[in-house]
Amino acid sequence: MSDPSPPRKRRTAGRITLNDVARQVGVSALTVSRFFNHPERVSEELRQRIGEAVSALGYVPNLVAGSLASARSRIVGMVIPNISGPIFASTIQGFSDTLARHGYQLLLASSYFSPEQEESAVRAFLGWSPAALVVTSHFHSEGTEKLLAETDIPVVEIWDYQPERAPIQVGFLHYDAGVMAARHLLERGYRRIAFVQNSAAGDFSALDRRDGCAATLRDAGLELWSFAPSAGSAPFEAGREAMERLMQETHRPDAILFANDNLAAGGLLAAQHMGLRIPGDCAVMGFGDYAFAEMLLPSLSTIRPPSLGIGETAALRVLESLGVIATEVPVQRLNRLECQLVEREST
Amino acid sequence: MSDPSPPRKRRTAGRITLNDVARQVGVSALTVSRFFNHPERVSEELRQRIGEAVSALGYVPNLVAGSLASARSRIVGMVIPNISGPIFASTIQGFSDTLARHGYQLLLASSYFSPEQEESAVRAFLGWSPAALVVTSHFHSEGTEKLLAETDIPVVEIWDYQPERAPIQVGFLHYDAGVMAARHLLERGYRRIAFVQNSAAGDFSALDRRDGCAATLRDAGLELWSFAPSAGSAPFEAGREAMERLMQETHRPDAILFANDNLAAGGLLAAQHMGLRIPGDCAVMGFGDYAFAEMLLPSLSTIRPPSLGIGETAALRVLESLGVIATEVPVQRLNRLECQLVEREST
DNA sequence: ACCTCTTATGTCAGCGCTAACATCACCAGT
DNA sequence: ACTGGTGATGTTAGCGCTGACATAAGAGGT
Repeated sequence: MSDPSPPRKRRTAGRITLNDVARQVGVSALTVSRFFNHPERVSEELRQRIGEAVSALGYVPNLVAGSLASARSRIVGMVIPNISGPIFASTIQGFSDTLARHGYQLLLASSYFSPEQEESAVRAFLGWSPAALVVTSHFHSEGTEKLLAETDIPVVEIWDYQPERAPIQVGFLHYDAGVMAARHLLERGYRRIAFVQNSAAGDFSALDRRDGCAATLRDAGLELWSFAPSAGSAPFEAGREAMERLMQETHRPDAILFANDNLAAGGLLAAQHMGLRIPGDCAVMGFGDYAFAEMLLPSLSTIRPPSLGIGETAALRVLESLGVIATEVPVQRLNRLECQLVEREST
Repeated sequence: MSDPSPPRKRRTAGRITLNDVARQVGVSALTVSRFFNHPERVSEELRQRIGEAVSALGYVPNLVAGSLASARSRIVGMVIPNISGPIFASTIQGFSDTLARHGYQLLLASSYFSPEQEESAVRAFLGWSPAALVVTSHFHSEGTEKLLAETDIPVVEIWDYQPERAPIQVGFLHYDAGVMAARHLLERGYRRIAFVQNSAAGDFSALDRRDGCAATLRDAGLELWSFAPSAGSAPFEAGREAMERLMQETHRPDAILFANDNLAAGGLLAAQHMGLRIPGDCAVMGFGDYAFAEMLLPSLSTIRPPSLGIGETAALRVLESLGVIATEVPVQRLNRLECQLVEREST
């Protein structure tokens, strides 16, 4: 024992550490740590000298070590059904940018609507002890629910607005979007209004929109004409088929509300082929305000969901929960955003 | 000193740790650690019992601690100009999904083409000692170059293919896209071909496409007619203007290659207003294969850049560099992907 | 001069995990 | 029995940083 075995091999990869900077300046490591995390607690003079040493040495703080020591990190995890696609991209963008502005990083994963993939992403994210977690409101697996319930970091659910659920909610009501569309069509004088949705796979949110639309018409003493084109054809084809079929009816509609812009685009094309004037012979409206909506001929009236706003609002609520930005306490738990009516030529 | 000061307050937040699991099973912490990282080195029986204890206790490994100890992490950072938008979204998607399949997480930031924002993102990412870093090929700040040069983790540059640059490259040549478009138009018999680009801000890659197109025409004894609509109007408007102006010329072109699909869409609409038949009176071609390209009337022939492929390939090269997946050594440094010709009605 | 209060900086111990090394049990070969 | 090899498991010492606490140095009041 008086013979100390040869010192273990250092594993460090020669990386520059806080201590290197501290030694260079002639202060303790903690002072340098404070330079980064609480600069106001370091005297002006030291701040100056430390700043110089940091850039001279090219020191990059090891956030992993910092997070371990402080049990906090500046990472926020987000699980979203998919990254590309017209729907969620700008939510991610808004979220990421708002976070970045406050020095937080985004850890991102896509679930493709699979509860299992979502759970594994949530589990992995939790391992990073993130500052907060954002999931897309949707059916969660039991495991996910449990993980989210047990953690004590802020959890935000986005996109669907479900006031009965526990965590912070940021979303909108598809029902409202239906109401908004119906009001617009009524205002323009249309009376025989049809709703077209793809009969294929369960787009439940489309049903909410239809209900909102139907209720509004009912209040005006009208009935919504609901139509679902035959098979699981692509949305574009389905829209075309719907337009053709509806226009052959004896009492054909004077306006069609499509469940989304893809369907509406198909409808528009079919109308062109048939030589119909839009909106003269029949008005057309969509939902989503996809990028192409304004490029169609005629340009498509539609409802724009608050995609970007959801991302930004979610980020704000997260930052407020963390105390990074001020808020009139407490953090607003329910955040119901509004869709936006985009009036173009097709109505 | 015989009087040990009262033990410091534990900071631990009652979270379940490796040790808790180990104690429960009656083994050492290291064995549990191996259970997660090298399961093959743990006996069948212990594996069983540890697995049970883990799920009974609801243990979630602390990846932060693991990363600090091993100086490795399963995070990969990606900095990209923007997240939404038609261009990069599917690159991110392909990258993220491929990584996720191997247990790696994506840390994402957008730079909006700003070298400063890029540098700050790279710096922050490096603090997480990520397994690898992906940046979008573009002008980097000096600081970024330095950071990337000094790190010893794999660095991948995507989108532009620049063989002269140091790190792993995954991208395509815009010049090739121009060649591809020109060949297609020649094949279809068009001879008076114009190239339309937005005179506004420097889209340098469009110039490369134009050059590729021009060179191909020259080889066929033809000259490319280059046209830039007046002012910094929106791409859509610019396309419209270009179409109107070009069609008033005496020897008007029989085909127009637009610098991107947005311009082309504007051109298509203008043609409709003018009562021109596309492609009969004039063929139209774009670049990008944005989502709306197939919804236009006529549907738009265009060139599809390998967005998804870039993301996936980048992820594969990263995983190979890390030794996660096998490769015929060494990792392929230059990866030149191909664009795809999408022939539709407009040509 | 003395005490208190505030501000700037330092000491020490650990955050939860894993690399390196050590140990132990067991088997085969001589 | 003795040696050496193999595979499973344990011991130790950090990884680089920050929290709690301690201390020093000055400011201000009496």
